[in-house]
Amino acid sequence: MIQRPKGTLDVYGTDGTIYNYIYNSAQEIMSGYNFEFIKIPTFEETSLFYRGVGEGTDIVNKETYDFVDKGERKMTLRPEFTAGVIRSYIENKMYADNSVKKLWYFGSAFRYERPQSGRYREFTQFGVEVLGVRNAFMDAEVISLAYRFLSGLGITNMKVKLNTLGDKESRQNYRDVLYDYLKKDYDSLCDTCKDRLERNPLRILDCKYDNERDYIKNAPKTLDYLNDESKKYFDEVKEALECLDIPYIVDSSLVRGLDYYSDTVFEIICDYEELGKANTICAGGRYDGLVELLDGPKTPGIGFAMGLERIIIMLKEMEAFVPSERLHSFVMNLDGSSLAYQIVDDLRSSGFSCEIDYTGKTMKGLWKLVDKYNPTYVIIIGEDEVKGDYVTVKDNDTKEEVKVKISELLDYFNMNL
RNA sequence: GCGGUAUUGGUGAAGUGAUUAACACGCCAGAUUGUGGCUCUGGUAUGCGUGGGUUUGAUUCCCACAUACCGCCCCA
Repeated sequence: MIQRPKGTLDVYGTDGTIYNYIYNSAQEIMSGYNFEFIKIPTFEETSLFYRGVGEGTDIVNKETYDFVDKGERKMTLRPEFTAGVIRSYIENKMYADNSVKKLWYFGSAFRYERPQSGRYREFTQFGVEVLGVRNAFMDAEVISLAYRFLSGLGITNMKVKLNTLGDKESRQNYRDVLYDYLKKDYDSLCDTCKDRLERNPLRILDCKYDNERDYIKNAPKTLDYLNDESKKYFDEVKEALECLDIPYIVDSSLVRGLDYYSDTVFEIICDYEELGKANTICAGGRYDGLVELLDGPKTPGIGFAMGLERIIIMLKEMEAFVPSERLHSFVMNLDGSSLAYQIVDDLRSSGFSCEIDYTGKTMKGLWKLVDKYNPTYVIIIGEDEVKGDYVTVKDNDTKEEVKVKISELLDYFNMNL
């Protein structure tokens, strides 16, 4: 038997309902915030991700799905969306009118990882990118958008972690200081951190072993090495968040794994047992150098991405209420006449959701289907009805039955909306 | 990529080196008639992830592979 590829998911049943609910909610909130939808290719030239995401990151070093196409082009299944969206922004000259571009996306991303719950090789991301503005209120708005969206879905136990990496100058400055500081204590670092020192010293602050040691706890903090501009900006972002009433905690160990971030970075985590260590459901930040890095004009940007699968796991565990439309009617076809199918077709064409049995169930089986679908109405069509040119409409809540002429059925339902 | 645990029907699962693989839910049929959700009765895995091996005999023991899950790494 052929199984699905490792780390992929069949989403159906309750999961499918929740998936759709999240997607619909995303569409709704994005139009409220006046974002434009963008759909980009599932795969791009490999070099885009090397340059965009960063040569030193694990994502491009060992987690990409690469292939060479028949034209011998090196391609990569997108491991995230930001690089592709920025490529599209530049390629389509969306910067031309000097306006602020607010884009949102939704779709699969791919990473060649060892799967676990909440961690898949193909997973779904919903995210936004805002290009062309560097303003603390925009940073706050992007964070609040993510926060409001998640709480709108019914998620409650969230924490917003916030940090700043500073601008390019502050960042480089800090990195050098930190490197020197850690280098002095190189021998007592854990093995992984020894590797990390050269590649990405910031991550050492995040290490759960070394993290516990005073030497690391006392390491220089990003905040102490910000230049005045970056410091001021961070203060403004915090102020703006307070203004929008978004609770947050500053976490100086928060560093993101992608190279392009600068200044504001944030994560929304959710403590839920089922998520285990994969409890980051949303992450993002500012990337003022990225457009330039990808050969576009100097343009500031900020965005976030969230993982649908993790949200689904949570909503399912929380047994959160996922609204769904109630089935309008179930047509009970007792004599097998084609009339029943015509009526179903008429109802559907008029916008009434409708179901009928095709498997020749017995009376009891049909009523069991009614229980399962729980429609508002049951429409009974039997011998007597066909002869008399009427149907019996049973209100499934009050159990009252009325006879309705077939020609008047649609009017009957329209009047009872 | 490294280390560990697991894999029995549609689902949750019990179980044993050897006659019919427990139980529960679900599903199907019947009691039940053109009116269901309750109850009762019966049916429902020629099969225990896949491929090998040990054995008189393997779902059970051994090996390999696959997948899921947990930890590391990393991340949404």
